[in-house]
Amino acid sequence: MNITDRQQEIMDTAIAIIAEEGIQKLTTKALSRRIGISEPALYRHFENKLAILVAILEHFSQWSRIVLWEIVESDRSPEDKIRELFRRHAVRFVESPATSAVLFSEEIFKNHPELVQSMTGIMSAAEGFVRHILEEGIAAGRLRADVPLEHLAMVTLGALRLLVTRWRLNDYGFDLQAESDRLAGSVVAMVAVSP
Amino acid sequence: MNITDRQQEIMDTAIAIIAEEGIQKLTTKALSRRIGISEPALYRHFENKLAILVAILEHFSQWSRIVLWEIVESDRSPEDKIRELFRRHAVRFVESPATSAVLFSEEIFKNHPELVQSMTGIMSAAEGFVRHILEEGIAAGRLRADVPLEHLAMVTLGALRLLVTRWRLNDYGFDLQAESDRLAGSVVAMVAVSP
Amino acid sequence: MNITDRQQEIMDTAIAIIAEEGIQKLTTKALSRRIGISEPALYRHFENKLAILVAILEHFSQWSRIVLWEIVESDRSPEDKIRELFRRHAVRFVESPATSAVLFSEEIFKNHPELVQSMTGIMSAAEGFVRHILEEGIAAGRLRADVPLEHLAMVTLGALRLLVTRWRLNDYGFDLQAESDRLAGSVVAMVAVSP
Amino acid sequence: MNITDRQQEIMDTAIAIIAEEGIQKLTTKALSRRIGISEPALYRHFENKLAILVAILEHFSQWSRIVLWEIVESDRSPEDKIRELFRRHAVRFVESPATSAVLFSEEIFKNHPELVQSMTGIMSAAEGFVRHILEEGIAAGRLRADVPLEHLAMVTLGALRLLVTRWRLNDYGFDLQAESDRLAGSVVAMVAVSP
DNA sequence: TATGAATGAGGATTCATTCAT
DNA sequence: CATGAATGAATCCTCATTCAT
Repeated sequence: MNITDRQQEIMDTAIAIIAEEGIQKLTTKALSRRIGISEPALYRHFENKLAILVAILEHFSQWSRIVLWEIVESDRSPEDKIRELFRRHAVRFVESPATSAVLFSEEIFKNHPELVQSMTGIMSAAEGFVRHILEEGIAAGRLRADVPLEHLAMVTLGALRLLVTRWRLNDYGFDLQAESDRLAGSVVAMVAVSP
Repeated sequence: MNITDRQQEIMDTAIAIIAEEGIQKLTTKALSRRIGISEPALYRHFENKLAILVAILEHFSQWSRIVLWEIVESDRSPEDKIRELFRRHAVRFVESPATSAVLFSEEIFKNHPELVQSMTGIMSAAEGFVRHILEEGIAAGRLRADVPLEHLAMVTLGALRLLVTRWRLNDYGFDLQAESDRLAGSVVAMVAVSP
Repeated sequence: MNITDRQQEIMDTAIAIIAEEGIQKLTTKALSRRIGISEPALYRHFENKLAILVAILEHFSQWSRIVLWEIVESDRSPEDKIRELFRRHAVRFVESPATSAVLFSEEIFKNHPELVQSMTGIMSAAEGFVRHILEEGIAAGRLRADVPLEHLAMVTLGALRLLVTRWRLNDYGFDLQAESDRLAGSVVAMVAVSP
Repeated sequence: MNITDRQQEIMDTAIAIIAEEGIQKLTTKALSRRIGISEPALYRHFENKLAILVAILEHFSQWSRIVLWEIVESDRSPEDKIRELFRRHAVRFVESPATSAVLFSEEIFKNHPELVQSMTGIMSAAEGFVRHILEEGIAAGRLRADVPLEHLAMVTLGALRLLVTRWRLNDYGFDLQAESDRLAGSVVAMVAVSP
């Protein structure tokens, strides 16, 4: 499953289109025109338009797993791990804003089972890692135990998602990095045991 | 801006299609066929396909304002108001699952400024009401003041959104009502001052 | 299943194209252009390109059944019925040469089960009627009994088909009517008991 | 016109595809994939896709000429020669069912004059040989003279063609060999002078 | 108030073929 | 002898919308 240069270019361009104009504008014509090749040429590199999206999701999925794993495995405190979770995602989204468009727009994929599956996979992986961090924190007595673990996770991820969604609807118009750091602080405060 | 019966029927059917098959399947053909009228007939009642969506959003916007206003104005405690916020939304979404599809899929409207505006209006209205409730709670010394108001709001709304999103991706497959109540409890715990 | 004027026009034009240029040239573009309408217009009248072909086959199927029934029911001698079978088909093919292109080119439909079914239906109906005629003739002692009924039918239909096929490959370049009459005479001679 | 191994492989594979999926599925892509080479590679061995079909027809043409010549030259009785004609063809078609698909689907080639010519050549060669056999039989007083020679030929070949066509539409689902033998018997009976 | 007929623009995809390597 | 990359032309089909009736 190695990705050729052309494939990467196609994926990047697709991501760019999604970021700038939304998924609805991601047509084979727009895609090929922007790359500077013919439409049929796309089919030399991907079987389908769907396959392009799947590859993109797969790509992010890998990134996600790696990053989350690094965070989990680091010897930070649980609180720091949560802050790092926010930070790394913010960095990524700022670098490639489209990623957020793809990742947080599940609805769009509804018609395509393959995509839904990919999406769900990514989401539950993230959830799993976050739970892991939180569990650790609870065990260490640093995070609150009066609230079900799953709710801690939902609050954490929900806040992150909402922030990113607003940033996107805002046309990437504010400093996600900074806002993310601030929000992370608050989330940690709310998730931690009271001092 | 009175809505005729036919208009209501069109909106309801549109909502149904969105709920069952996703926004991408909301075509004039599908819509008219399901109602049992011809495609051009739709244009007797709405100027545009867009106008239908705007009307739907407007419709929800009104509901939203009314409900939130009732909650804010009630003489419940701030904590109860938050719980009520979750409850009323859950009730609504269970009654009309499509609403959630429309409300939480902002990405889809990206191409249509009118829709984005409608959406943003609804979102900031909700945010405003929630802030109001939280402010009140902070003033009363019942909600925590160590975290910026806006972050309290983001955590609250973010959690609610994430729950509903999962419910939707899950094909409405779990008891949103019950889960929502449980989550509300946890959110309240995290948002309130420690006992 | 009443056929509108437009539908008939589409069918006729499709038949014409098939006759003149072969089935491979029957594209939605060619069809619409020749009628003088847009491609999408076709889809107002038929769900599919396939549906057009099915309608054509169905149309012929009806004609076939009626004609064959008339022949079978008439009070001609079995020999005359066979001659009439040849004659009526020749008349029809001369009137609408395309019919023969459609009817005797089964291979073309191979990919589409619906069409194969239609075709097979027509073929076996014809076979049935012919057998009926032959049976009658055998019972009356006028047709030979030393050869299995099915073989009499195959020889009869096979000869007719081959004649028409040649006429078609010959670009309709000889007098099918006359040749058909002559061939019918010979077939009758071979199928009848020797004098 | 020597055929290389690769060319033979390409022809065989083309024949296989035609047999299994019909001529319409014979695409350069399908062909190359099935052989395990790239599409352009085909063009090293044949100038055209058309050239492949021409070669196939040519190939069969040679076989046809040889076989028919052998039959004509043998010292069988005319009746036996007809039976042998059926038998040899049946053997060949059973060995390579695609041959029948190619041979009896003239319609498909309509657009390509080269192919039509090949086809017509084959057909008239066959017709010629058959006439030769029949003539011989008539001269010997064993075959009927009350019917024009050409009609004897048409009945003979028409019956054979129809049998094979049915076998093909039937997805090669019955024992062509046996049926062919039976049919040959009947045809001989009808073509011979009455005892 | 409704519709039957039509359409321009665009959708994803397939095809046989070419060319530089 | 082979291929990876590319393509122009074409394929069937869908969409939101319009217009005369």
